[in-house]
Formats: sequence, C-alpha cells, structure tokens
Amino acid sequence: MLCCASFKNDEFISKRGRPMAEKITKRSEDYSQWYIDIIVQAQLADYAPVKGCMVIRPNGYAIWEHIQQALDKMFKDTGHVNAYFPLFIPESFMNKEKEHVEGFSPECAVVTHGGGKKLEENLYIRPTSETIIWSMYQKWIQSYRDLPILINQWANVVRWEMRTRLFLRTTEFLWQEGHTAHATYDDAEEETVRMLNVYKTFAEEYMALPVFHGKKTESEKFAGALHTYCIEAMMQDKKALQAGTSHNLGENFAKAFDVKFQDANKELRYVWATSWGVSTRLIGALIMAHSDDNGLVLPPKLAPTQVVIIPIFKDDAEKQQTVDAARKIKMQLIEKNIRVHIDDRDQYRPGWKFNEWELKGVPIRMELGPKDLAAGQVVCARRDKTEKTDKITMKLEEISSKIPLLLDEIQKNLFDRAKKFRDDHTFQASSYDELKKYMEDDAGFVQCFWAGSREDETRLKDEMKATVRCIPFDQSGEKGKCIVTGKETNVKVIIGKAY
RNA sequence: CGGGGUGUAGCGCAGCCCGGUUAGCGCGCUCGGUUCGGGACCGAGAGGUCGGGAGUUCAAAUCUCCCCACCCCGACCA
Repeated sequence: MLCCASFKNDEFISKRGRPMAEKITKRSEDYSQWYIDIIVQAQLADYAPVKGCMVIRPNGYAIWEHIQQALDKMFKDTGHVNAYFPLFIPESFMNKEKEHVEGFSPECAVVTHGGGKKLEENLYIRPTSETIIWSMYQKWIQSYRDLPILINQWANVVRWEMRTRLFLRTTEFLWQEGHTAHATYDDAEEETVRMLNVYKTFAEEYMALPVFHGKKTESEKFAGALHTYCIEAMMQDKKALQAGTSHNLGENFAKAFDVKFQDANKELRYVWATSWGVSTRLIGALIMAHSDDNGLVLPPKLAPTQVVIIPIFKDDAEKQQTVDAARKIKMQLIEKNIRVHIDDRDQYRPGWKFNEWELKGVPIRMELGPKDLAAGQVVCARRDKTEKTDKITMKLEEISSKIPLLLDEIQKNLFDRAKKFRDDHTFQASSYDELKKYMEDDAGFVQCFWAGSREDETRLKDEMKATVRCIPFDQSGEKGKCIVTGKETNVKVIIGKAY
C-alpha cells in the first residue's frame, strides 16, 4: 500500500522487467506519501497498534538520542538541571489555571480506573507538566534565595489529536520541557529569550535548519502564557513548521498554585515562570527539510552513523583484505570522534548496500575494493550530492584529515541549501490581494506589515488557510501599512501555511 | 466529525463484475550452488482463519446486509 502507486509506473521497473524491492514515492508527485515512505523504509518508525501512536524504531530513536545529547549539554551549559515529574496529574490541578484548562481539556486522556476500582479523583495523563510542577514549586519556594529554579525534564506526553502524522503530530510523543521559576519578570523574560536562542542555535548548527525566531501572535500563543516565542522553519513543500517554543508564563501559574516568595525587602511576591520545549517533531523537520527521492538525508552532526564503509569483495581472501583495511580506517576515524560502521555482510552485494545506506541517510559512504587497496585509496560518496561525478577519491593517508572536513562541508552545504530554498520562497507583499495570491499558489512565506487583531488572523485562516507564523525579532524598523487593516505600523510578520 | 481509499502469506498486489479443481504472482524468508565496483542469477522449499459476523446457494475470496480496523485529505493542535 505504501508504494503500490510506484510499481505501476514504468520508471520504477528495472531493466529486467521486474519491480525494484523498495521505492520511495517521488517528492514532486505526492509530498506526504514521500514523507511516509522515507520514515517507513528507512525504518525510523512504524505504526503502532494504537491509533495515532507510533513506534520509534532504533534508526529513528538514535537520531533522537543525538538530539537529546546536544540539547542536554546546551541546557546544562546554561545552568539547568534535569528532574522527573509524574505522568499522572490530578484532575483538580488541571482546572486551576483558566486559560490552561481551556486550551488543553479537549485533548487530554483521562484515567478513571486503577486497580480495578473507580478512582476518587480522575488522573489526567500529562499533556504538559506546568500544573504538576508548579504544585511542587509551591512546596520548594519560600525565599528569593530559592530562586531561580531551572529544571528540565525529558518525558513523554499525550495529546488526543484529531489527526496525526508520523513524528509531526502523534498522540503520544517525546519531548523535553523546561520549567523555570524566577524572582522578577525581567529574569523570566531573559530566560525565555535565552532558551529560544538555544533552540535557534541548535536548529541551525546541528539540524542545519535555518529558522526565523520571533514572537507568536495572541491567537497562536500557548494557553496560559503572557507571550510565546518560537522558531519557525520552512519545509520542502514550502509549509512552515514550528520547531520549538518558549513561553513567558508570567505570574499565572504562581497565582494558580499560590507560589510566593519573600524578597530581600521582606515582601511576599508571586514567582515568575517560563516553560520551553522541543519534541520528536524535530525528526520530522529533519526529514522534510533535507531528504530527497533517494531517501533520508541527515546532517552529519545528528547522523547516528556518519561514515559507512563498504568493503567490496568476491571471495574470502578479498573479504579479509578489504575488511581489515576498513577496520584500520575505522580506528583512525574513531580517534577523530567520528561514528563509523563497516557493512561487511556478505548476503548483500555492494550495489544493494549503496542504495540501502543512501536510503538511511548516512552522510558519507566509503567504497573500498581490491582495486582501491592496490591504489592505496578509497572512493567516497557524499549523501548531499548523489551524482556519480560527485564521488571523491581519497588517499588512505589523507582519510583522517579529510573526512572531518568533508563532514563539516556536508553539514554546511545542507544548511546553505535549506537557507537558499527558504529565501527563494520568501516574498514581500504590500497588499491583501498580493498576499492571497502567494498563499493560493502555495508559494511559501510572505513578509508584510501587520497591525491586525485576533479577528484579522481568523480572516487569514478562513480565506487563505494561512497564519501569522511569527513576529520576527529581526525588524528593520521601517514603516508601512498593515496588510489587512491598512493601519500604519513598523511591525513586519511572516505569514505562511503551517503544519 | 465530513470526503476518499484499503483490508487475500512478512511486504506489495492479482483473482471478485460473470460463484465452481488444490486461492495465484512479485519481493522477502529458508536450504544448496554460481555470483559480487550502483538494488545478481539458477534450483529446491516453508509460509493463508481471503478483516469479522450473519445471510443467499448443492457450492462464497467472489453475491447481499451489518460491523470493525487502518491509511490519506479537510476542520483542532507542538
């Protein structure tokens, strides 16, 4: 069912008149099927028995582990510590913050029974942990000396979505949620912006994903926040994907859970809160930003395997010779902290392996056969450039110096390519009709002046299925007329269709 | 919740209109052999409650009715 359409197409029939084993639907033919094909065939995830849920398979989970590792270090470097709060939240907690409960109630899973008996109080499966965490902060905070509290947790959450998509929106997903407590608004605001910048840096440097960072409009912000910041990326179908958010929660949760501290002047004050998170959705972003018709393309910094070595042999003697050489190369690369895998399986032929590792997105493939050994070289193919003419021949003694550079170059090329794509599909509009035309054509992002209200945003959504993705921090300061109301303003926003 | 689609071997499908041997085909899998620089080939095998239920019939994968599941697209959301 996943690739049935492909088989009917002559292009996918090999010269022997037989369908190829696995083929990915072309991106240009059916973008969302292409996306699914990559996930299923690269074995990143599989559909679970429960509707809307997925199993993250080892190939996919390894990417998540690398994301976790990099982010976790960045969190620690900015002073945060990890902790773990329960999955179950008492129903009464959910009801304490008005906007929060309104925002989340409809999409919560609720446990009503345990141990064969109906529970005294229903337990909500966390859709996010603000309430249970602030119920604890209430116990832990008395003095300004207790602040700030900078806690992060890696966890799963559940949101009962009407419609799900692998990685982008599943009923249960993995994420990290930072929850911090501060003495002043300014401290909280500084934290909110700091963490958004961490996300931007991570997206750009690790994921090779250029993002706009800015503020959400009223109608797009988190339920219960004063304001929400976000990073927004463009996927290859020109739609926007929110890749991370950071909220300044003000005193809302402190008031709901009565969390006060005594300041240096002996006065009791409410604590200021922030929260921020990114999820396994980032894996979806990674796929949609970089991959191609041959499969997954991973940025080297997050690729579970960065270099795969394929020894080419036709008998035991050649196998031993090439695998030995491969092991030596592997040792050299490990010393350079490069993640290497040698594919010495003999049930598959080299060509098959080339295709498989390409499908799985490994940045560099090293081909090592008897001819290469005789010439003291290897042939390298980079995943971001798949033409045969892009293959690089490398002397054995150059490998340990050149491969790290090549990985960096691939990382940079992916970013540059994604940035060029986004810039090429970001337009300026000065009239409503112009904006509408761009949206109807699915042209990409539009930058324009904006002084609209919640109602004006609803109009955008109704008339062109588009939303204000963010109000970028980077503003030129020039003045112009709001695209919808005509009011003079110096605020420019980014509008697009979103996931 | 609306629209579309699919359910037959691990995967992808044919067979269904027009009921009738033992339900086929490709891939994958197992065994043996030849191969091995861009998805090799030969031979021999294993593998099925035809999504579920009821009905029509001498006979149902096939006809009728009901139900279920999943996927895709749209309305809510990270």
